[in-house]
Formats: sequence, structure tokens, C-alpha cells
Amino acid sequence: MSLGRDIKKTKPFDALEQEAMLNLARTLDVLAGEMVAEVFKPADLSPTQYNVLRILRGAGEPLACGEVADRMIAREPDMTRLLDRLEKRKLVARSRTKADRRVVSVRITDAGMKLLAELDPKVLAAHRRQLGHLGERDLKELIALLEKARERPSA
Amino acid sequence: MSLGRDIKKTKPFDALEQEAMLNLARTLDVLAGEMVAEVFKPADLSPTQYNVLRILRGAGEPLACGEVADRMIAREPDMTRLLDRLEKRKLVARSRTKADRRVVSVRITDAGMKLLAELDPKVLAAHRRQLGHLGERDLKELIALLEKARERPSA
DNA sequence: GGACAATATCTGTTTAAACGACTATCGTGA
DNA sequence: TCACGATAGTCGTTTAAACAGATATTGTCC
Repeated sequence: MSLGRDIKKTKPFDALEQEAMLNLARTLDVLAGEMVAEVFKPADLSPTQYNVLRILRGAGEPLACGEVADRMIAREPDMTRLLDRLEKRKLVARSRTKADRRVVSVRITDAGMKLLAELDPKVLAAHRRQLGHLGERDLKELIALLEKARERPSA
Repeated sequence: MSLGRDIKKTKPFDALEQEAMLNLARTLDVLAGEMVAEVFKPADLSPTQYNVLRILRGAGEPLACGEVADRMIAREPDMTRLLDRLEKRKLVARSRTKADRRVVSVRITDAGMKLLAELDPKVLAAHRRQLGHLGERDLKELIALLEKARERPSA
């Protein structure tokens, strides 16, 4: 009965997977590009820097560098200099931990919180303009599919 | 009747849009990262370079630099040096157009075609491993949602 | 046919990404 | 307690991304 995919069925199906990947990349590029142009660039922040600030605000307490790295959306291979740039602008502050002197603790400063607070409404507005027309039903469906895409069965 | 969104309904809905964006970014990062590690990096190609080669193969004829740029997944601000790197490796060839001497025509070389041919099965295999478990139904749904996300009503 | 805006690409420069090697510190076990 | 592997960050270097300005060519309008 179930013969699995034969040659004839495999080709168009593979094309579907490829099309999904292409659409994923294209969609993110469009949406992220607009977000950068409208919100991040005027604030002279990269998406990565914004991500760090969001993580630190969300944590509600200082985090180790590595802990921040683990929570990033995209893997960051050079947390040190990323934090250097934020620290230079006084948006975050670093300090060695007393307990474990290998660890550098990072916290968001008041200036960082203030910047995020200014950005919040712009980010929300941009998100709504970009995805608001999908409606709650489609958004939930999209989120579910994206999560499912990441959680593949074994490996 | 339809009062639109009030404060109470707005907040969680905005969160949904944000969650969708986060999931989009995370999913692409995971999938693209694997693809790079498994397929592109061993071939010493960046995703952008691969994209150029795919575009040129797909076109079936030489294209102007700007034409390639227009077809890229992500906007490329420096086509010249991107092509420089590919040309240095003999994967593409450039030549001035006779008709319009401003235009530089780019074509994929035999070596470029050969490289793509070697990569094809690996790309397909990676795609299937990454997204195959979604099945045709979910893939089509995902594609449709992503397209819908990009095609927002007016602006 | 000469000025001029538009087009297509190139180049200079600054900044950040990526990768690897390196330093400092900690925990464990003989 | 001291060797040693593991952990947490940092630093050096190469390469590419990004932006702005420059160059070359074309079509068009007096």
C-alpha cells in the first residue's frame, strides 16, 4: 500500500520545501528590512543590539554574557564586542561577578531602558502594519507552523 | 458594533504579531544556519553567492548585474564585489554589453554549473530533513501564509 | 549637437561579522 | 594541594556588509 515517495512525487514535493524556505527568507528580509529602516536605523541600533537590550530588559536582572548569547535570536559569535559597542553608548553596564570571577555580568542601564521605551510604540506600530492584516487566526497558524518547522522529529 | 480594537484586545494581539516575527527570525536562523554548515560552508560559498549562481542558472542566459540584484532574496548593496569574488573563482564570467556599454553582463560558467550540480542533491536532502516532516499540506499552508504576510493590503 | 538628467556600475572607507587562538578562573580528583 | 580539563570571556585578524560618492554611458530635449 504505502509505497512512500516515488520519483514522480518526490520532485514537486522537494520543490515545495524549497519554496517554503525561499518564502521564509524573502518574508523575513522584507519585514526585517522595513523594521530596520523605520525603527532601528533612526535610533542607530542594529537588530542584534536591539535584541540584546530586549533580552536584558526581559530578564529583569543582570545576566552573564553567555546567558545573553544563549537567548539571542541569532547565534552571536562575538558577544564581547557587541557589548563593547552598547557599553560605549552607556546602554548597558558590565561588571565582574564576585562569586565566579570568570563571569561578566551585564545589565541594561536607565538610558537603555529609556531608549527601549521610546522604541516600543514604534516597534508595535511597525509590527501591526506589517502583520496586522493577517488577523489572529492566521497569526496563530503561522506561529504554530514555524514552531513545528523547528521542532523536527528526531534530528 | 465594531469598535475596533480596544486597549484590552490590542495588547495580546500585538504580542501575537511580535511572536510571529520572532518565530520567523528564529526559524530562518536555525534552518539557514544548518544549511550553511552542512552544504554551503563545505563548498566555501556564502548563501548570497549561492543565490547569485542559482539566479544565473535559472535565467538560462546572461543577465545584467542590476537584473541579478533585482532577483536576489535579500537586497544586495554591493553587487560588484560580490561578483568579483565569484569571478575570481571562475564560477561566473562578466563582459561589457556591446549595445549598451554601461551594462555588464554576467553568466554562470561551466565550473559554476558543475558546482551547483554537486550541491543540488545536498540542498534537496537538507531541505527535506528540515521541512519534510511538515508534509505537503502544512508546507502549502506555510507558503500561503508567508506570501500573505508580504502582500499587505495598501502600505 | 551639446547640456543634462537618468542609468549602470565601480570605488573608497567605515563598521561589523566570523573564526580561531588566547587568558583567566573554577571545580574535581588523585 | 596541585595538576588538569572545563568554562567564561577576550583579543587578533581576515573577510564581507553597508553607505556614500565617483565614473562612464545613454537617451532626450531644446
